[in-house]
Amino acid sequence: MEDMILEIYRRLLFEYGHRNWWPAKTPFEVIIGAILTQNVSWKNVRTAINNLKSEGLLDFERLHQSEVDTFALLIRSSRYYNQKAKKIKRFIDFFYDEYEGNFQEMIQEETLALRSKLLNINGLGEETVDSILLYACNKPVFVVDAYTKRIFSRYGLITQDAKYKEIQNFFMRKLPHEIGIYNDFHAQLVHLGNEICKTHPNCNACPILQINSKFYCHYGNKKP
DNA sequence: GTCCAGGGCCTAC
DNA sequence: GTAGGCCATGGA
Repeated sequence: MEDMILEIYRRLLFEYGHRNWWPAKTPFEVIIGAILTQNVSWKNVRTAINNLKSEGLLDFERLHQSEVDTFALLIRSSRYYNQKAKKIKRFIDFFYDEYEGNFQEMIQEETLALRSKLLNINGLGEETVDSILLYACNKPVFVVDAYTKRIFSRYGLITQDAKYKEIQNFFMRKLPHEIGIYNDFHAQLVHLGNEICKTHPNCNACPILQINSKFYCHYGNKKP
């Protein structure tokens, strides 16, 4: 099948419906979540976000006024919390230095220029920055994460040692350049990798496996 | 008790 | 340019 990638997305969409991502109420919450979720499960992140929320700190200005040490303990559940507190602080400082705390001003930047500025912040790598660009700033970039690599390398559609940029370019070449698809495809992959496959021992139900019989389940290494 | 989850940086070769 | 260590919680 020529356009396997797009077909895989269609199947996921048909099976699970639009995922309505990211799990957050405001762009600021997306940004904090994107940093907190580095190498940790979302359950741990949710606890940390709830702690920030109950202290009224899920807010640009309030967090800008806070000391790192005061909110580091609130995000303890997110693992590496001292480092993550500093990363959040660095982002906020950048946000106020560069845009005077005006979110609209930030998202008016051209995508690649903004991407490069965000990558320049110590502690924000490609996945975190692209998540912010796509889910907080509504920019057309495809987010690559551990699920994307695991799922598609096990299906043999990318190599295991492929770099972030290679994978991202691969998907962006194969897919229409639409924010809606980038947004929902990534959400579908997280849903599949994180929830469906763990509770779904019957691989025959996986929408991706229905496409090509040479595929096997990406959850674990064994063929069904 | 062990394993591992929606990374990224720093250092050493 | 890259392998390996470091960061350091909570649920299964």
